[in-house]
Amino acid sequence: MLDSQNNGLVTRVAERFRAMGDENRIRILSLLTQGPANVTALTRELKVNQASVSKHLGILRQAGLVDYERHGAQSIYRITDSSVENLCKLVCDGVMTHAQLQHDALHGVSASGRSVTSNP
Amino acid sequence: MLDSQNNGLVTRVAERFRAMGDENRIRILSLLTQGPANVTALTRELKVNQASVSKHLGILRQAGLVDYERHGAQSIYRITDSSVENLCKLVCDGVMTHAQLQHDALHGVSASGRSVTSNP
DNA sequence: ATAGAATATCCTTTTAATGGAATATGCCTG
DNA sequence: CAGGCATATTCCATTAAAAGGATATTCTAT
Repeated sequence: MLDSQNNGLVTRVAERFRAMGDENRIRILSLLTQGPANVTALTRELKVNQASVSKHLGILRQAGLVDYERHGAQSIYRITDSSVENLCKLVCDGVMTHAQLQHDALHGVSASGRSVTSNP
Repeated sequence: MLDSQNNGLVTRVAERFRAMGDENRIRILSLLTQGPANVTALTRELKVNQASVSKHLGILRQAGLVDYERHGAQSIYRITDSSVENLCKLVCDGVMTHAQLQHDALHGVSASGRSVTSNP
């Protein structure tokens, strides 16, 4: 899929993942799944100031994850397309099953064929 | 989905995305989609040394993206589950359509209802 | 027991990301 | 046009991440 040729694509993919690899940006994306919002509204929900939110939005925008539209003095941001939401969902699911597996492992639930993962 | 309560989950999700937000790790995951491999085999394919590969594998492992199994002196790594591959695919698709949209925008293809994205 | 291969870890340097404060820009209203 | 609000940008300090080299550890084979 990502052969050694394909360098630009790898860069873009990594950039996109990196953009989603920050708690505040995950929260922003999560808020935007409920509908478009402007910067002050987003700032109100997060524990960082307006400048940070604006910067995070810039990163998300450059990664192609969000879009914005100017309405007078405001910038209304929204998620670009539904694949981003799928992405969030997929990772959430993965994280939860991973957490479940770790929990099981710690409490000795028989792992039926799973291999060693840690604590050697 | 990710309400303000849900703090641990946000952390884990961000960690997982961050783990995928590095070119070398994307390449490692891509190689592993072709089947399990040991550290030296992976090192041979990448442009970084063995220590780095080992460290990257550690990060992927901690994020629950890969698994390993000891075979004598070797560690055979593999992708934990198929959702990770889906994730890769989803992002690749997203990146490509994003690239296509940018290309279209630059060349004036009518965007039929799309809003402003950059170059204000 | 020794030599050598495979892997993980420690240490150091360099580079990138983050957050806050202050500042600039653009837009609306009076 | 002046004042005020919403947003973006710059600067700075702090912190986190990455890479390479050297070294330790674990296994295999002689």
